Amino acid sequence: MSLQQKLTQDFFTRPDSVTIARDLIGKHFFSSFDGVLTGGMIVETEAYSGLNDAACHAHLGRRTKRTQVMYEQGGIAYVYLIYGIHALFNIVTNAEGIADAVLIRAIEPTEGIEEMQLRRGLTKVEPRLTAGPGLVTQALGISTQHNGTDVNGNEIWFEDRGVLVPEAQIVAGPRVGVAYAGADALLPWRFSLKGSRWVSKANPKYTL
DNA sequence: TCGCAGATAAGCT
DNA sequence: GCTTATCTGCGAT
Repeated sequence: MSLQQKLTQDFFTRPDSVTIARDLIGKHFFSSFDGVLTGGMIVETEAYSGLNDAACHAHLGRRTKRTQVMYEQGGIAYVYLIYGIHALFNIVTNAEGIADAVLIRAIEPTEGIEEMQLRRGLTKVEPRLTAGPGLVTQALGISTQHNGTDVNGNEIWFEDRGVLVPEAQIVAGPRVGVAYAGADALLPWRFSLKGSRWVSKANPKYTL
């Protein structure tokens, strides 16, 4: 039982989104809609911070309808659309009023693989199933309508299944697609599980 | 199977 | 228009 510990809000209200992003590697991420459970182990994340991070949508207290939910207390889903096509899932962190978040970029599928294949339109189990932030949301059936969802609820949640990831197994590097952020784009705030085939293969053109 | 490169993608503001 | 990506095919392994 203690092997399937659901992560509670205090995990996400901690002040350092970079630490949380690293801690999430090896944790599990699930969704359940209409009784269909889908998800897997997190192998890639990125940290964003509202205060000192030009790559963040809510940099320097920018407050728009889109970024509003980032200012909520940790433990809330921030889902937004990128390139008009892909929904990306972030988990809001830190205290209310501080716009920090962690982006879930890739997972290793463990539950509901057939359903995820169906949603992705794939017949084989391959990295294209969940290796990429827009792919994870599609496989788990998450869309922008889930923006603001509480991850302590029973639709979207995280679990600690007792997987211990040694520090040496975690790779830190620059984030993807944030070249516009200048020097902040170089911050090693992207974390991934070393050697996992489920880590996204981002186009180097966007990794800077 | 994996990595690269170029082409392509569409809803929100 | 803009955008914190994905798809597809190709060649190397």
